[in-house]
Amino acid sequence: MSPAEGQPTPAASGRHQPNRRGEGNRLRGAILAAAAEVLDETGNENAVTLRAVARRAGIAAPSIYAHFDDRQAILLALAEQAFEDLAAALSAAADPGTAAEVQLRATCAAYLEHAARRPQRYRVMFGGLWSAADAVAAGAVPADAVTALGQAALHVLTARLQACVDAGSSTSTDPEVDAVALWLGLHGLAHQRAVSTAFPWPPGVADRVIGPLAGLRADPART
Amino acid sequence: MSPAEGQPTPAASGRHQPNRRGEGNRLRGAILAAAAEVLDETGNENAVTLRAVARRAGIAAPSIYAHFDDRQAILLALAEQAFEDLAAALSAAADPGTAAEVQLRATCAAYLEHAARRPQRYRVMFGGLWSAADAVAAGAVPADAVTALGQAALHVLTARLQACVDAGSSTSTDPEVDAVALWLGLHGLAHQRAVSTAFPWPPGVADRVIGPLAGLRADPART
DNA sequence: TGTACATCAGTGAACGCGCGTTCACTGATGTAC
DNA sequence: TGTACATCAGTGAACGCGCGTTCACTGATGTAC
Repeated sequence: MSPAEGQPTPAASGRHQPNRRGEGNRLRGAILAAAAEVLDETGNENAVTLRAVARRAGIAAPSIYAHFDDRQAILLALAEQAFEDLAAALSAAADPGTAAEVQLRATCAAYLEHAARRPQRYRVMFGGLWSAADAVAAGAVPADAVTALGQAALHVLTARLQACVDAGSSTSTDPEVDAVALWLGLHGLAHQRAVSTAFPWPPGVADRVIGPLAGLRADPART
Repeated sequence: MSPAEGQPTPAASGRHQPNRRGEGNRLRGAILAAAAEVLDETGNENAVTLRAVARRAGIAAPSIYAHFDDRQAILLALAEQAFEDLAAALSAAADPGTAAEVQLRATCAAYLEHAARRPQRYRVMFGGLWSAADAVAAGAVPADAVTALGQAALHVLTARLQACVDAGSSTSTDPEVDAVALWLGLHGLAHQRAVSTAFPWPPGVADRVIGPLAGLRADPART
């Protein structure tokens, strides 16, 4: 690699400092972080190339192969991490001391906030391109694994909705299905906001989605 | 609908048969149709390359430049057409002789069916990649135009929801905003179905999304 | 203690590929005189 | 009427580029004896 070729090489000049023996896995995390940065900045999963990631991480492109089988594996790992982050954010969203409805609303707010904070990553993680037909057909991405990714987040939503039903603050007669419906509404809102920032979103539209789908009787946040 | 009803000229017969004088624009439709085919088959907007489209249309790649400025223009035209198709499908969906609620439900069903019939095109049209940051920044895709694309479809939905309110079959207090909420729910469902076919969709989840968001009192389709 | 060697972490050059795009062109068709 | 010419619709070859991936390698670090 030419160290100073006029390119915006972010890493230190010269050769990459190798990790200590036994710490080679640290580079895996650095690669993933670099890939996330490239994605967030470009908003384009096609820009997440092996070479772009390597440039960002300050390493040589072939070094990636020690940690990922191929390019597809990076995208998949990125999506997996994003789903884990989402599930963790939802789990941590609600204050256990508060009413069930408050907890559910906090969970929904956390979902939307999570997506809004990293719109490009959200778009890709649910965009389906990394799990497109050819990838699944090639066996690179097992279809079941893809489906399983979102289940943890959905379970949090289901549990909080069930709690609302138990507390009598939701009229849902089938929390299992209604949690899916609620999730779909959240997804539609989060995804569309990530895609089309120019759309004149009516204020309070989130409440107009969440309230009805969750079967909440009234909306304390709306006057 | 597609401008060119006939199949694109197959490449088997050798050189592409030129259109007659003054009918050069017919190739534009053929190019668009070819691009749509490539997209539907691969499920990957990256596969819609100038060369792939040209191969499919049975023409030489440079011939495209007579009809489109560049690759981005093809993607944009594809999305525009998809949005027009959607709006047309929604407009034509309802039987004017039926009750407002029946018309609204038919419109929602048409939306979901439209997306289900061409999942890849739906994914791309709302996927946001063709309108990603770099494309808008480069001036190739004006952000306002992108936003405007979906307005026609939304207006159909708004009108039908308003009719339900007028007829007393919807409890919506703000049809303008609730139409957006309903649209977001439809989009979440349609998009997620296009992306993750393996997800075990609960039966009737569509009604669980549509009914509450539209403020419909009961669901005649659910027993 | 020194030293030979295995292992680890990562590199640089090179490959073949498909891509978007430019260029000068070809052949058919219509039109002016 | 014939003929010269303009226009149209589209082509084939070539360009430079970034890409994913392979390959043989380098230098540092740990380990056995």
